[in-house]
Amino acid sequence: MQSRTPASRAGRPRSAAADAAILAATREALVELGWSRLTLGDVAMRAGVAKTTLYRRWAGKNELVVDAVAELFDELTLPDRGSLAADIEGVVLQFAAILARPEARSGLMAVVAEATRDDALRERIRASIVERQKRLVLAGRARAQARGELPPEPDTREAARTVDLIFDMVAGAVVHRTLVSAEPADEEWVHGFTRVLLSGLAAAPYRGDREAP
Amino acid sequence: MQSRTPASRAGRPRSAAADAAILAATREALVELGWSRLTLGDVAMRAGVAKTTLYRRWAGKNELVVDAVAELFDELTLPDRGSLAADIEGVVLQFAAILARPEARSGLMAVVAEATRDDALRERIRASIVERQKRLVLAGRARAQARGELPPEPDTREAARTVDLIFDMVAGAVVHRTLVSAEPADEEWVHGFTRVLLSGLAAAPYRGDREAP
Amino acid sequence: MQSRTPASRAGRPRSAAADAAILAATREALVELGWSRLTLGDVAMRAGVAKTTLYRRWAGKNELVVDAVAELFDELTLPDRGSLAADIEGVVLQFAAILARPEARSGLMAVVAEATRDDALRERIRASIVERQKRLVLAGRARAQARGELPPEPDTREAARTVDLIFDMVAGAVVHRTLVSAEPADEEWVHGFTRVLLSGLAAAPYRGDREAP
Amino acid sequence: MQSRTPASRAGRPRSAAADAAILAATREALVELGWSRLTLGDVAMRAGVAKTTLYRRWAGKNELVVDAVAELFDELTLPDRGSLAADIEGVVLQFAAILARPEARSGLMAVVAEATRDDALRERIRASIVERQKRLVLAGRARAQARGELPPEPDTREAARTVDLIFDMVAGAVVHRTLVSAEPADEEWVHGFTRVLLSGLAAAPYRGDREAP
DNA sequence: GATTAAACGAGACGGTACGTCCAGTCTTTAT
DNA sequence: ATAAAGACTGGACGTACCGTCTCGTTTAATC
Repeated sequence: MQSRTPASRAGRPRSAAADAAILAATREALVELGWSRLTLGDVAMRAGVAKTTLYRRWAGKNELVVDAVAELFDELTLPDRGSLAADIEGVVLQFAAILARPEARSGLMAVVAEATRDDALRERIRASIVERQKRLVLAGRARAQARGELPPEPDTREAARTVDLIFDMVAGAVVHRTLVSAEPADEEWVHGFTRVLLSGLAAAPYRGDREAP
Repeated sequence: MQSRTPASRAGRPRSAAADAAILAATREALVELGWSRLTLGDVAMRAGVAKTTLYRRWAGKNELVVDAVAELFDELTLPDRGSLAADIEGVVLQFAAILARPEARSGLMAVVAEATRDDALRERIRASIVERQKRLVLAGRARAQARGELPPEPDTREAARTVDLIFDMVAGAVVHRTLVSAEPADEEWVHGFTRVLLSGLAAAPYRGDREAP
Repeated sequence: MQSRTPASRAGRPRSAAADAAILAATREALVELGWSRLTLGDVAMRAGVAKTTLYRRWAGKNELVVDAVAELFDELTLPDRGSLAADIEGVVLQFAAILARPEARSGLMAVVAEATRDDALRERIRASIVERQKRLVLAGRARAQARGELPPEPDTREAARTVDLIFDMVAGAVVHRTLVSAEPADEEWVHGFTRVLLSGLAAAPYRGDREAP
Repeated sequence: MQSRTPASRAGRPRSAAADAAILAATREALVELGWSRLTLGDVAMRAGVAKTTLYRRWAGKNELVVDAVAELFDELTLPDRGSLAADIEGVVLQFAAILARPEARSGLMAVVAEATRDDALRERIRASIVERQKRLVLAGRARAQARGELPPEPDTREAARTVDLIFDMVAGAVVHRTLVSAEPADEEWVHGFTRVLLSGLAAAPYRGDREAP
């Protein structure tokens, strides 16, 4: 019943090791060359694989790099530092640390740029990076609720929008700080930023355009 | 005294019209083709200029696109809508409108991506886009002070950091919302975001790591 | 036994048809455009082949044209006209006819000019044109010996030098007549030239600097 | 008075020194770079002259190089070595010496190659090189007649054809020997060649197609 | 154990753009 | 009017990758 994976078709099966080797080679090439000088021929060579093998599994450079970068963000965890504010600071610092790595900097922005003209790519980024990491926001809220720092989920619709806003604000600010302004997102900055964010959310919970009297 | 422009040197002077034509052609090509399919040969043809002329004035695709995109942000103005919050909402909406245009989306993210591996390019972006547009934050603060909404500049050092933080938060959130999350930065969202931002700044003015008692 | 053709190496084999198409296209382009306006891009297009394919097989314009022109001279044959003098006249007329064709005129002189600065190219010309066509002189001598017109090879060393001298005199005179003086090497001229050459060789066989008493 | 050079027209007169400097620079560039890498911009720079000046006086690379090379052959003189055969050997050796110089090798063959597709250029070569140097053949014949080695001019028409034949045979053989066969035209070779040539002319004076009985 | 069919490595292929170079022209100021 | 300087259009250069293709060669599941 489990539908896909058609039992295993005849012929030689795809090498499982190749996928991992290719993604690792991609990140290595991103570190050394950056997005624009990275070539699929070079990645194939680093991975000890023929170019054909690579094209059999990914449609092109964009898709490959999304997958290679997405894996990086799976390292993120929500540390338990005792309070909502401290937990968030912890995650933001981890996020900043990943963005400080060249394979993430170079790759992430490049695929986002490509995605401005490619809906399928944008959806892939959203699914495998953005939506996937919203788990951290949800986990943070759940833990804060367990601690009694937040009330237990008032309105699902507003709550979802708040998660989105938090994610855009956190990811956006850190990315802009590190990549555009090119200043370090160090502890001092993260602390200040987190205070403003949480204070703002506490004082003015997101409510769309329905104005309070 | 001013002595610059060395009297007019020998030889045929550079065509002033060519620069404008090239930048306009670059934006046109960004709209139609996006960053990655944009070629300098194509831009030259659109501008009615030889490829050589283009290379004589810009070092490459990156530098050209930075200049072409930077001009877009000069359109931004600080509207007078009566209050700090309303003024900011107005600017953010304008900013979102620019980011909705394909020549900005495609070009801006791509050069930011390239800048992760090219210090000179990053500096060029900072100088001609980021620092240049901080004028809007400064103007907003000045007008709010004139209205009495804000006190008259407490501490220059902290004030500068606050400007940076505001810029990173505003630009970052809008960019992330529109380009990564791929949701519209419409009036509702801008209103909610601005409330959170201003409430946060009011409740917890940025002070770096020196903790309040 | 002789084991050459290394078993057939891995990868897609080179298209055999491409070589012939490229050489034919080169001659066609020589006819229409001449050496200096011939471009490799144009040749590739005429041959229905990518420029890359062309560069993969020839180092550049010079090498390509040498090969394209060399094939022309393989058309030469030694006709049997009954006597040494008549046989030679026949070959010289054929040679003049080839030099009257634009693909030969344009190409041959140009590569000779280039070869003045390129030893490898000169060697290539020598091997694939000059030495290759000395077969005609050798065949002519052999036939004349069979007829009893010439004695059977007196001294190998002098004989080789005589072949060289004959080749330089024949090829040089015809080329100079047709290309530099720009007069036709017609039957009358060829007849007169051949008489002088053969009379001279008969009267004063080449002996280097060892003077007869 | 003497018609051309209109007394001196208005404006700055052309620099007479420039022409000589340009031709010398052309030969210098031919030595260093050869024909194909020689550029007019480079020649202009070497001559300390603007590119415009160069184009004002020559139509292009071909015409310039013909003039630059033609001057080289004016160095040839007919030495008085006591006999026709010795005189001719002397001239041929001088000719071979000039062809051994890179500026002549490279330039001469290249313009001949170009001339195969350019009638005006061919005429220029004929006038300023070929016809101009036939003076040597004429002078040689005159001196031989004065010495009594040759009878005093039997038939003007045949005589002219003989001069042409001699020129084609001498120039052709030396050029082919040095540039195509790439062997030195040294004293030994020149001696052997001259003997064959003169013996042939003596035994079978050129008579076109009217056969002897 | 033999068959079979897909995956694999190698590398040639048609294309496209690159960034450079040069030809030849044009536009400026200086002589 | 000619000269020097240098920007201009136009076009070929030779290189580098792209993504596809065609080979001969594994390699596992199946028969």
